[in-house]
Amino acid sequence: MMATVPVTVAGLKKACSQCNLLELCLPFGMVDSDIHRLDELVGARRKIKRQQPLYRTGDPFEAIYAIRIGSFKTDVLLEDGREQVTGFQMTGEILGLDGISTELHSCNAIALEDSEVCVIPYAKLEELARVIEGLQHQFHKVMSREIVRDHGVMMLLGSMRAEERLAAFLLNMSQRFTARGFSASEFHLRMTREEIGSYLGLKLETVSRAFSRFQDEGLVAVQQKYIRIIDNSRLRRLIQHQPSAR
Amino acid sequence: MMATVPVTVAGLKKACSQCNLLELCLPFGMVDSDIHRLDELVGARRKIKRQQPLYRTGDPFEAIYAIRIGSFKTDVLLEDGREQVTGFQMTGEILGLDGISTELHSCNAIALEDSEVCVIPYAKLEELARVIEGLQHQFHKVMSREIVRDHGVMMLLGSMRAEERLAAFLLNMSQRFTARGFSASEFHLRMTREEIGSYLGLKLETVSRAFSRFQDEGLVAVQQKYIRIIDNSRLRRLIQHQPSAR
DNA sequence: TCGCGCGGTTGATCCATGTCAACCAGAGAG
DNA sequence: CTCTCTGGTTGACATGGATCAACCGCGCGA
Repeated sequence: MMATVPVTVAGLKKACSQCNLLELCLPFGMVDSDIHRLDELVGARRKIKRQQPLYRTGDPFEAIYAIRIGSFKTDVLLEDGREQVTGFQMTGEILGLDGISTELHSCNAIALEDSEVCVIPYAKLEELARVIEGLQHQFHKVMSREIVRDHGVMMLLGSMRAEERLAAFLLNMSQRFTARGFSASEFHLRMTREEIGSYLGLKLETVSRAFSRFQDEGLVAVQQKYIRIIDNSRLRRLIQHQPSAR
Repeated sequence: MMATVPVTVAGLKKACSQCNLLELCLPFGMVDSDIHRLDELVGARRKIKRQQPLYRTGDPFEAIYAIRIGSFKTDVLLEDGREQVTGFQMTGEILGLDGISTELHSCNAIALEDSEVCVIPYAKLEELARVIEGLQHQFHKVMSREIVRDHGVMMLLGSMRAEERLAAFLLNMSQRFTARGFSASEFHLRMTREEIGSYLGLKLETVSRAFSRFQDEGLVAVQQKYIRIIDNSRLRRLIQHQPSAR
């Protein structure tokens, strides 16, 4: 369970300098003395209940958010109701970067479970980034990483088959859980089959069937949202080995 | 033809302040006095022949690039040879942002025609962005816009049908040509059907057939790479009106 | 304890797009 | 001017994933 993350709740005023998510988050790579200066930047916290939006398409942009506790999805809606999930975010990851370009948010950010974020007022961030080189650089890296991640998703959606997409998704989740000190091989997904499907450009039935096939083949053990990865390397091979080659 | 773009070739030392792409490019929104300070930033020009790479996956990252003349595609390759085109870039647009996150480029940037870019050394850009607020802000906007654009592509790839994707692609091209002072309704595409297909997650035959159907229905006139948009609004409706509504 | 509802699974069938193949047209080389 | 090559179009057929439908089971509230 995510609740077992050892979050330091004491010393709420010292935001970043006391936070154990430091090396996953914005202050990564900054020197200690600079990190202390962030404590003034990261003012408020905000709790978001499961299924509630942190922000919505069209909301005025004034801050970005670092996830302290919980997880989110971001999605884009078409007028006719179609939804595209554009990402799932975990602790330490940054939300809201989409808003910088037009000063309006261009997607919805919805909590997948009861969550808490650090509010980082954007004007203040730009100000501080002008004097703290390490912050400037790390912020640019975070944005760039998002762009690179998006390219990976395009690869998924544009060039991979259903099972490859799901395999890539599971490996990605595993890797991110690992980075947060959780098991690489077993974890609870916080999103539904439908949300996974939307993210991967598939229908929920297809996602469900792919899970079942993976289970039949001994690649993973699936029990609803609880996943255990049994054969990591075979999953990995699945992604690159275009089976319908030629 | 793109060659008819009225590029000011005189005064090559004054890079940005003399450039007519200004309002499409990095200096947008900056005050005149600041724009002059960019002229020192944007040092070298680089010419890239058609089909040649500006940079490749794995190349060390040290600069970003603003397109002065011509156009590019960016793509990601999978080990088994599958290619995903992640974007097409036109004059004034910025290339290379993918490299910031790991200091290594994570995609290939290939010229679609003989092109020329302004080389913007990244270290120098960060330095200047710390003193020129307008530059900092505009740079962030450029990155954010790229993220938003990527979300749009995910929507395309994950939730739209072949004809919707092509319609969205054409409208997007039209809009970008317009922003550059070209006709909104007729233009030459610089990329092949295969590249369009890769971008849209379709095979070239499917792209070709969709073009033919659009032509039959009087939406566009197609002659190889030469496109004339006849019924803009019907194209637009095509995107939102999920025909297989349910 | 029971009943309800949501999320998940599975089966049968359909269809949009992929695959394979033939052919065509324009551009560049000799 | 013809040959060749690359990119584009079109047709016939195959198939992966969507659609539609039934059913299952866990968690929750009464």
